[in-house]
Amino acid sequence: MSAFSYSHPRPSVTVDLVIFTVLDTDLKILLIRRKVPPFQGWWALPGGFVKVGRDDSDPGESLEDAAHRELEEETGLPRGSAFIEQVHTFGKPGRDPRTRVISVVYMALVRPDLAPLIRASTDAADVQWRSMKNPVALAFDHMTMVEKAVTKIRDRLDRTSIAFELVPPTFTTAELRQVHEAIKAEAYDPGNFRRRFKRMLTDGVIEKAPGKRQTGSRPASVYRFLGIG
Amino acid sequence: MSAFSYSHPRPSVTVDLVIFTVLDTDLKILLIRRKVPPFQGWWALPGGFVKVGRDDSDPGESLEDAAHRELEEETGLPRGSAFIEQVHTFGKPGRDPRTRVISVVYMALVRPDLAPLIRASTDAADVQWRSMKNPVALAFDHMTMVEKAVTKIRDRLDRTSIAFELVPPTFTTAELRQVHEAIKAEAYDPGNFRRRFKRMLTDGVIEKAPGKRQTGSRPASVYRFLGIG
DNA sequence: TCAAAAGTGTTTCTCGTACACCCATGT
DNA sequence: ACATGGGTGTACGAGAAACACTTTTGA
Repeated sequence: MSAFSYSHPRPSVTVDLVIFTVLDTDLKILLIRRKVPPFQGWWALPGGFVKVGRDDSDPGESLEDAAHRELEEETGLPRGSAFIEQVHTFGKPGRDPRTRVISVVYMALVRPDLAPLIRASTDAADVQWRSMKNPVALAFDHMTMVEKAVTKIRDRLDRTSIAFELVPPTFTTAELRQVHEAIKAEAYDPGNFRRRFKRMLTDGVIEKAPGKRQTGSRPASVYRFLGIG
Repeated sequence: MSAFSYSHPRPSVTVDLVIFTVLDTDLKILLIRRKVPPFQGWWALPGGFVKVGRDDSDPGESLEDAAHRELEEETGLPRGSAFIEQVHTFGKPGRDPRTRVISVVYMALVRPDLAPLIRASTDAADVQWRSMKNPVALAFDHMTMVEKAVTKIRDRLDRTSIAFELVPPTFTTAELRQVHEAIKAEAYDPGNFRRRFKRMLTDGVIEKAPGKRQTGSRPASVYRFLGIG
């Protein structure tokens, strides 16, 4: 193993975000339009440099902190309003034409009731919720990043409770099912999905919330996520 | 998003390896003893700096290449003799007391028939296959890295074909079962495991290889991995 | 002949899937 | 009244788990 040296050339390190939400029964990703070269005018993932710090009085930020900060800066959403998880790190030479850049990709899940609050709605030309169904070309290797993130969120869907990060605080079975359908891009049998759902009820993962919700015809019961017992 | 700048302070970036093998029905990790401070004399994961490059004629290496290079340097095994996959990236300030270091962790799977060939056998004081059963304190945040890697390999076990990366080119059902048992740290019913195994046979994932193998009593049939149809 | 591991059979239970059907409400 | 989505019932099949059993070898 090589000896430690301060003289090694060092790469730039960024954090890039794949910010998901489910709107109109559709999985969407937040993209921003680049204002500067390279890839000027292209759509890209939000992201930025990790604050590294210069000395002990300025230690810099962790990767997770950088991800949270970027999310806040890009969306205006307060901290803690989104679930964040690391996806993968990309570091191939040449992926940024300017210099060697290593990018740590995080995915963030934004609840649909918060999604309309972001700046996307005020400045739609430069920030946009984009459906996965009709993809655009993305700057750098950002399309690869998106694919990795989509694979990851699909994996997590049936193994963890992330679906609850993509519904409002109270929700109906149909709303939760639509989240699953949007992420997996396939239809679920409503009856069978309800059965899986009921198991969570008896397991104490969710509980019935007061009231009903109107979705077009017969009003549906609403539920609340409690957490994994 | 902040404008691009060459003057940002940049972190050091390393690749660290969690190298797994299964020996004596036991999941083992390759550790090296540090010869220099900090953590001098402690056990640590093998790893080193990513070659970043200085200009166009010296583009540097990708993270995967760095992982392969490190594996080769630390074990002496030829390239391509191990399965490698990225696990997670660690970047909290202070995780290395000297300067800001961001470490990309890869796991590597070494077949048990190759494991004895590594330098561990020649210089056992400084390189060692260490069982997960009686853990040692590790330098830096390497224990957290190991835990992440173990979680990942367990996840992958029933979802992918990684088990075949930890058996010789031809193997018996018992050998494959022992790999599963070592990784999951639990016993499997031999009869039931055989049934799962047989399904792979009819699915064309594996095929019968000529000959039998002696493991103490009745000789067992040997099989060969073909790949996922 | 006995221990030990290879390999088979059987039974039970759970869960996913398919699909028919009833229920409550807006139009 | 009827369309629409909420919600229930049922029947089948695949596969996990538990476990008794037979077979083939070395010692």
